[in-house]
Amino acid sequence: MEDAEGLLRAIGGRLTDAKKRLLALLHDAQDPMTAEELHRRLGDVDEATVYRILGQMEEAGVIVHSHHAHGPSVYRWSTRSLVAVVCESCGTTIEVESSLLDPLVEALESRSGFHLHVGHFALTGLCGECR
Amino acid sequence: MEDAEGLLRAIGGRLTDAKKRLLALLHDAQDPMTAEELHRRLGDVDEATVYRILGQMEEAGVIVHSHHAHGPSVYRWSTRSLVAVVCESCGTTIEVESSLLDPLVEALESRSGFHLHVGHFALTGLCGECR
DNA sequence: AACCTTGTTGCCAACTGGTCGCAACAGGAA
DNA sequence: TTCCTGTTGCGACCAGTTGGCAACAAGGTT
Repeated sequence: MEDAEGLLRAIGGRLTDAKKRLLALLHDAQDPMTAEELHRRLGDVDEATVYRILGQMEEAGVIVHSHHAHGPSVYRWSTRSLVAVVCESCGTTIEVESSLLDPLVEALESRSGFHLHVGHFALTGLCGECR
Repeated sequence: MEDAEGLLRAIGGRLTDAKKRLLALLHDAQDPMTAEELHRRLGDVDEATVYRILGQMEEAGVIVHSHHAHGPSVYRWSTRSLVAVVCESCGTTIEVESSLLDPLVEALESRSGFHLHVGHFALTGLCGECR
C-alpha cells in the first residue's frame, strides 16, 4: 500500500481513493482479474471508472492486460511475467513463466524482426484432464 | 468447388447456396477473413447466417478462427496451419508456420500435460519498423 | 410431381465487453 | 479558502456476436 501510493504519485495523476484501492486489489491478487471483477470488489466505483483507471495504470506500465480467447480481458500486476494457458474445454487456467517462450521470441526476432510481447495473449488448448 | 460440395455433403447439413459460396470464398482466400468481410462479399447473406455457417464449419473442422487482439475474429481454411503475428502499433500482420511453435507445444505438453491449440490465438508485439 | 419433415435463413432484438460525452465533484497547489 | 483541473458517476453509445421466431427451402418419401 505504501509503495502503491508512491507509485501513484510517481505516475503523476491525483491520489484518489478509487485508484488506491484498485491498485491494492491488483497488487495483492495472486490471479489476474477482469474489469468486472474489480468493479464488483470495489463496490462503489463505476465500471467506466475502473476501465479508465486500468487504462492509466497500464499506460504507466504498472499493470498489463491479456486477452483470454473468449470473454473479457484480464489485468495483472506487471512484475508478474507470466503467460496464461487456458483450457478451451473446462476453462482451467494455468500460468507458466514467460521464459518458456524465449526460444520462440528469439526465432521470430531473427526471422522477421518482430519483437513479441509475450503475455499479452493467452495460449489456448486442452488441459490434461480434458484430452 | 467440387470438393467443397463433397465436404458439405460429408458434414451432413443441407447443401445451401450460402454455404457453398462462403466455403468457396474462404477456400480461395489467401488471407484469413473476418465475418464482416465475408458478409460484405457474399452480398445477400445475412450477418447472423454468416456466423451460423462459420460455427458449423468450424465444428466440422473445416475452418478455424483466431483472435486478433482488438477487433473481430478472423477465419481461415483449417489446412493452412499458420500463426498470425500482429503488430500492436501499425497493425501489420504476418503469418508464420506453426511449426515454429513446436518446441513450445512440446514443452507445455511434458510440463503440464497441456495440449496447445496453436493458431487459435494471434501473437502480438512490434514489427521491425515500429520498434 | 406433390408432400412433408426438418435444417436453414432473414429480420431484429438482445447481450457482452468496452468507450465516450458531460456535468458534478474533489485533489491539492497557491 | 480559493481555484484549477483531473476524476468520477451516469447514461448513451458502439462493435462484435448470439438468440428467438416465423417464413422458407433442401431433399427424402410417397
